[in-house]
Amino acid sequence: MRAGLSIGRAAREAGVGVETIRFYERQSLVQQPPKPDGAGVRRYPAIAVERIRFVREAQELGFSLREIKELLALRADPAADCAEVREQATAKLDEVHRKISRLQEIGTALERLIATCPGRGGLQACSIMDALTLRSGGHSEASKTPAHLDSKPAKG
Amino acid sequence: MRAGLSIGRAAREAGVGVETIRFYERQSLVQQPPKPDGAGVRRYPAIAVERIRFVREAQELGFSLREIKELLALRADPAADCAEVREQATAKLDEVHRKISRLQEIGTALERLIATCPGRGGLQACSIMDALTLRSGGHSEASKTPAHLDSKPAKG
DNA sequence: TATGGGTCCGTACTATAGTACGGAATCAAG
DNA sequence: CTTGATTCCGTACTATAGTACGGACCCATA
Repeated sequence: MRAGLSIGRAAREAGVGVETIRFYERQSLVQQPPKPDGAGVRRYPAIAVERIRFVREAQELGFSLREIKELLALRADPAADCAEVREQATAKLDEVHRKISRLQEIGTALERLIATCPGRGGLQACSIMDALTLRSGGHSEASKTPAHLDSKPAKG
Repeated sequence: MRAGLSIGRAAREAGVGVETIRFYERQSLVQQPPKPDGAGVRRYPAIAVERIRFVREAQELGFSLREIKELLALRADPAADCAEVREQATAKLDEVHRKISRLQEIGTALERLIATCPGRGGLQACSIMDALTLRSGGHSEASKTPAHLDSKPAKG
């Protein structure tokens, strides 16, 4: 066995599918290793597997592939400063906090709906359907031509 | 002005773009109204705007368009029971809770990383990069051919 | 009636993150 | 050397939720 792993082996080591590695290569997230010395198939060095793991770990932390590419570029830059990475991580943390808040709002709204829903009988009594249909009120009023929106469509 | 709104007007009333309405129509989320009596353009009745709002409200609550289609089908079914809707909402609430948990894990991990990162200097000292590169350890050990994985790839 | 905006409709494209396919070449084992 | 599994490579397709485009047509207004 020559140095390095087959793509299938590398995939198993990194915990991804073969097609995923190829996809990452197409996206320039990981480098495609050469076929050593006239061989027909490529050999993946340990560092390639490491890199794929880096991508996965970063994904676990909520980074998109685009962001991961930036992190990798940073990592390859000898002049890169830790502050830049920290900034990225902090921005991502903010994003995570925002998402949590939004989901908590959604959860609260759903809870309220579920609590008032009778849970049986026709939909005419279903508070959930009501809420979806009637919220942010004024749909029938709105159809009564609010006048300030009527005369001219303003912007194209 | 004939009964109903132009698509542009309907879009504004519903708070979406014209193309979004067309998209919803293609997806059978909302019905395409007829062109009244030989007219060249369609007229959107208030109920169509209501339906688009329904879609938007449900999206706000985290339902996908596919799920919203199911809710709409339910709504159109005279035999539909409130329990079905409640079940959908409850399942969605569970999903929301799971997402929040996951995001909280991610947030905690990011916080730990940020806390230990020096915040300046080269990346060799950056704990964030370290964590991404080295977590779920054993990548170098794994490349040492664990033997139980080596002989036969098991399944095709 | 001319003009400019709105609408119609099909098709194609965006972004995200892969997954699947098919045929040829290659590799490892018997 | 044959067989069966992998690999290679390009292309196409999945799902999600739209957005954009181009030419033709329609409609209201000056």
